Amino acid sequence: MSIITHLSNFITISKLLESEINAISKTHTISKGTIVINNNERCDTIFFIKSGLMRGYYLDDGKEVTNWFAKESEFATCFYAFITNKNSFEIIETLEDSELTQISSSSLQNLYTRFPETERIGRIITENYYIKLEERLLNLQFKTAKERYQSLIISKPFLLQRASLGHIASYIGITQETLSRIRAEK
Amino acid sequence: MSIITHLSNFITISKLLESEINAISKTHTISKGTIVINNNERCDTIFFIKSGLMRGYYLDDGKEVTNWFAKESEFATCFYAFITNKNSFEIIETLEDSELTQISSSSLQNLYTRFPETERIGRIITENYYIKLEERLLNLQFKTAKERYQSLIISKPFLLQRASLGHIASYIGITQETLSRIRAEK
DNA sequence: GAAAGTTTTTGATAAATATCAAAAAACAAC
DNA sequence: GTTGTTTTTTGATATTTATCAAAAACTTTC
Repeated sequence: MSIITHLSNFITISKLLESEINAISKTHTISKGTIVINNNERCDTIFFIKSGLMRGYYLDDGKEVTNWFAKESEFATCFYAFITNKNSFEIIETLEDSELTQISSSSLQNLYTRFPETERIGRIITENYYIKLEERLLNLQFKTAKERYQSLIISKPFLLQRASLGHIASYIGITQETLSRIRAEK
Repeated sequence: MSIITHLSNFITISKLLESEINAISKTHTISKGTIVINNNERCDTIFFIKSGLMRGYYLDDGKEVTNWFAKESEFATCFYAFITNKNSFEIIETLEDSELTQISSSSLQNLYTRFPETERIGRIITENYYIKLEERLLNLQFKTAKERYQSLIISKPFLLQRASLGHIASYIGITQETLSRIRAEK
């Protein structure tokens, strides 16, 4: 799905706004396993995933901890860095061949100012991401390894086919050995 | 701090907007221990805390799990319910005598439409809350009980004086016995 | 300031999960 | 299709944290 089609879910996109968005965005095809943002690097780009799958992870004592997955029709960036203008604490990579539409932070700020109706899109999208993050946090706070996994199956079933066991395990805050044993039960 | 002063941090508030915000908000003094939103109740109000301390918690197997604390100059509501128009999964209470400025969801939606510049405030505030939530999640994902507590001391030191051990323990996802033992070390 | 209620601490034990190591399986590249 | 690489599984053990129970320390109320 194109970014214009996606944004049309939130407000009516005028022809003028559409051409402006097309002018400030670029779409690239990126092959699986490419790191698009590295740790401690400036992260002033937001990616709209036209097709494909990505993840953000960080290193904790040398071990990769997956912080998020994003699939087609979702946005991906180090939100922390993008919003605060600090360096990325995450490494962002494609897990499948992907088509990514990218917009720079400065272009987006310009867009907000020149097309104030886009502020609403920004607000609503941020609200939706907030809700999802909160749901995820509730699943970490006092749940057992098994409950976390069952909850993931419901909220992100596509990951079972598309992400590796190790990536999934660290996403739900458990080791891959534990997840393997959970899967082996019955 | 009044809500007008607080919002001035994000955009310039015109006299007209100021009087509009004052017209749609009401400020009440609420005594400590009052439940302002109950579990499974409609939550179409957002509270700006002029002074005081609040928390949101839910019941898991009969046990209270604190989901958030909010102090003076912060907003409090069941964001999930407020944004999605569903019922609150949280119980929201004052932990100290508090002055609360409240605005209804419908008034806020009106404000967004009639004063489009307020969309920006909504977006930026939501972004900031998102960042804080993400930081919190990172502290739950793979940290030990002790690390979580040390991290809390840095991010919310005021809680040590103002919230009980049990409330703090469930907020960081551990039992109060474990937190008591952590405090006793050294 | 005594009684009742609440919160915090302490102890003993159980349960869940991590860690380390190695084998097995799956996948990729030539 | 054989070789090398990565991912997943399995086993043995250690560690962390929860659970249950009771005592101690604080608070609140009359």
